[in-house]
Amino acid sequence: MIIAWRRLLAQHAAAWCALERELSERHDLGPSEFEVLDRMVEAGRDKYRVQELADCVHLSQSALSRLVARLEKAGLVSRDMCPSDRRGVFVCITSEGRARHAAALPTHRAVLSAILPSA
Amino acid sequence: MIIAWRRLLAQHAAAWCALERELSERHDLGPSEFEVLDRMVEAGRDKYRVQELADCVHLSQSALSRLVARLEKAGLVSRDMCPSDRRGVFVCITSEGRARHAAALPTHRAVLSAILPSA
DNA sequence: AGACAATACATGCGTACGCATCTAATGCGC
DNA sequence: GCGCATTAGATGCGTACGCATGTATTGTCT
Repeated sequence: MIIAWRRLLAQHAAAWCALERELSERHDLGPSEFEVLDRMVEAGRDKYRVQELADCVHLSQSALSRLVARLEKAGLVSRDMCPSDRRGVFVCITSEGRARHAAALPTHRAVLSAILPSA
Repeated sequence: MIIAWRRLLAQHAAAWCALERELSERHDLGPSEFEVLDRMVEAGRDKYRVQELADCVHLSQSALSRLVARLEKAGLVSRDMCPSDRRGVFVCITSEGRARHAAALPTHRAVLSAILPSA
């Protein structure tokens, strides 16, 4: 059981570090940034609440708030007013965000398939 | 394959956060601190080089240097001169370190078995 | 309507990280 | 022995994190 945990730690560390290196060097994206874009593209929807994204990338609400701020500064998402609830924010992926994601996707998948046990 | 990666991320996040909460609240230890002590106790040896520990907990050399400094300040390990190579340091677990590890071990294992798939 | 808890997100603060660099000691070629 | 690359570990610096809190808005209870 500890064996399984250590294997999980090792796989996580190896894959995460490799993703960090490759994605950041080749596409100027961190693994979490990519993961957020990936989720948004995958789901097809175009509006997300901050907390919703936080859940699926396993980060705190505050971390997601800043992550979205970084993505916005990079022009990959926009933060739009939510008319029905003015406390909230809609996070929308931009076309530039889609393009960056599309460019990074092969790198992401390649790193994973190279490092994770293919079984 | 992405499925496997996401499951790995989810398990890692859940277990890591739970360990962080339980170990820190009940034993004043972080997951990495515990992992270092665990490795030292497990191997039976009493002298370790910093880099050696860095490898097995998947942290950078600088992170391990600081981690060892924290453990030393807490009295759980000692940094001893290495007579044959005066650049190096031997990291040695103290009896207090062994005691703290022994106290925390059940918590650590319990958290893991509660969260990781028992399969 | 008015007061008060609850929600959605932003932000101050402290901490741990990695990278690059520094210092000290070692080994290696000549 | 003398210089120079190499190695072990420490440290400055910038970044991202979580927790606690702040701010604005919404819902609820009376």
